[in-house]
Amino acid sequence: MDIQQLRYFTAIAKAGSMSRAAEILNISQPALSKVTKLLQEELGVPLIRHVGRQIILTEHGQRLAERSLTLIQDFENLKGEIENRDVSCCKDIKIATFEVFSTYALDFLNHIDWDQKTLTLHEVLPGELEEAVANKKVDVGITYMPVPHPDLEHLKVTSIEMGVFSHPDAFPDLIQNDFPYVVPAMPITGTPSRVRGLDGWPDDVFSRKVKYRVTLLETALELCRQKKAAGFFPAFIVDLHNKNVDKSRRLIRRPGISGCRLVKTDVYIVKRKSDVENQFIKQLAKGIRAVCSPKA
Amino acid sequence: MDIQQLRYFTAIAKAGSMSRAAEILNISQPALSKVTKLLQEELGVPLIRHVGRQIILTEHGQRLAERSLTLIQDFENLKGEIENRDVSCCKDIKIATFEVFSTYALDFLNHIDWDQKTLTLHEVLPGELEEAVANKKVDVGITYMPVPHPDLEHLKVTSIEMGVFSHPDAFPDLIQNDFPYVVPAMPITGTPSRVRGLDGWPDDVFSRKVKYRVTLLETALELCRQKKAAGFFPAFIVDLHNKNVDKSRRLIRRPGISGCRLVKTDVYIVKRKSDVENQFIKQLAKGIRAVCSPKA
DNA sequence: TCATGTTACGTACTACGTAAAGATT
DNA sequence: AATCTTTACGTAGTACGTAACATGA
Repeated sequence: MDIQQLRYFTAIAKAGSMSRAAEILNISQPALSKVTKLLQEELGVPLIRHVGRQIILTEHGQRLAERSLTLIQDFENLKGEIENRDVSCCKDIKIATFEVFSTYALDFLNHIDWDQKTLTLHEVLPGELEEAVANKKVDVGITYMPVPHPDLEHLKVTSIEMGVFSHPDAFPDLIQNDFPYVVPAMPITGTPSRVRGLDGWPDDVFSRKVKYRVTLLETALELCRQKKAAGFFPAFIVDLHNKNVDKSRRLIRRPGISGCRLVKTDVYIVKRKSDVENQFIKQLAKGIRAVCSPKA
Repeated sequence: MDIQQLRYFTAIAKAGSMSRAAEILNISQPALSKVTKLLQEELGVPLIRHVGRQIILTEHGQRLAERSLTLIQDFENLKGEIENRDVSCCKDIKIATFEVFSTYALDFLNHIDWDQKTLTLHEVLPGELEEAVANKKVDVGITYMPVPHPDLEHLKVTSIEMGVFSHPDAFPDLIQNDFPYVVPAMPITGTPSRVRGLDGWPDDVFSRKVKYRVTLLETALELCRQKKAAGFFPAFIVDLHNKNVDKSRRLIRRPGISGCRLVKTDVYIVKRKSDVENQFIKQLAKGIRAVCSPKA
């Protein structure tokens, strides 16, 4: 038995249903069910009873829920009392990200304890990101295109799957490398039509035709929705995007050629070497993992 | 932060030293050190300070230790209040084991919460063990020589390493299969000198000479100590044995031949199918793993 | 050099996920 | 059929182990 189990159980007691509680707790229903079962086994006492498809608390369950409530309160109070509340922690947290980790992916913020903190978010480009962290303009960065820097370290957080996406009806006759691509508009280092992509496309291995260069991810997606272009995006971004738009505007992955079907890229948190890896960074990492992995 | 971490930290506060606290808590010092570091990171506050090779609590540390104490008390009280205290749980726990899991290996009892319980331990032979569990003469059995039974299930707990052991000076000229073996005295199914061993020796593969048959493990060990015999024992038993006896009487593993050098055998908890796998069984399993694995 | 604490790294357990199968209205 | 829960099983994160290293008496 630990505090977590008590938290879960009181959530069930409050919600009056496992599925609702699981929803509130942001975990899956089976997980919650299992934890509850374990708790009952450990205590050796039934806590909930099933009546039809309702659940009701037994006498023991009611007593546990009641008493847990105050215990959890005490626990949180103690934590709050000791926890560092000085400037360095109550400050305004400043994060620099790729636009990719903004907009659709903002859910990672929900995994962070914002109590006493405020947020500033800067959407920037790869090079700028490292610079901003090094210059202390921001506290941390999130990127999948790391640029090495002597004062910084890149903590690998997870890896994401990249893919070529377009509207299903677009370019039925073309192969992947001949799609008219939309890419991030910026540091162009190649020819006008063959660029080293800022989106992580392996240009050193496969060349592609670039037709559009845009600043905003949303613009790129819109071009794809209009069947004007294809893009090289993280798969989880397109998944999130597809959940937001009308069925007719959803994008699909285009099967690649030349073994380029599935590309995995690492995602990093960028921090100054002089900063310790604190609780906030851990929460941030957890949040990023949760958003990037196709689980929920 | 969870209750466990608070328990660990108060232990440090009470003991005044990490190593002593680790000893009391039955965990390794590095583990405790790490947990403490994590706790400080999470809270963002130093809790202990190193002064020479002493540690002293900071102001925060003192407050946390004090407050934790009552919180832990409350937690335990709540647990105790809900926990099942009726006959079925306050009863006398009856366990049947091989002698192997008795005597030297009794440490597994320390992993069980004996609060409100008493223990009866029966040292029995393989067949008897299953019978005793099935007849409800005992609650569970521990064995590495399972005998299938329709009403019972064998839960695999861990695996142990078996080996041939003798006094280092004994039988320098003989190879393993020609040692005069001491084996458990009982259900003999082979010839007088070639038996199907009750100790798990793979007689179907390798024959051996049996010179002594004894009832008690301790007697077998004594014969080995006197250089009169060799035995096929679980390695962890011999390790524990060697810690208890004088240097001159310690046994060593004899290198085997014919690929029989390292034999692993599974250890099982035997329970009735009709019984649920409760907290007690989990603790028991944990204890057995702790004793059998050469870790501490 | 011993006592004490930390870092590095391996392993095994556990938490939680998805998928699929009961149960109840 | 739709809703709610449990079972089965896979994976990733964490807890704790040992070994090796650092440091003060």
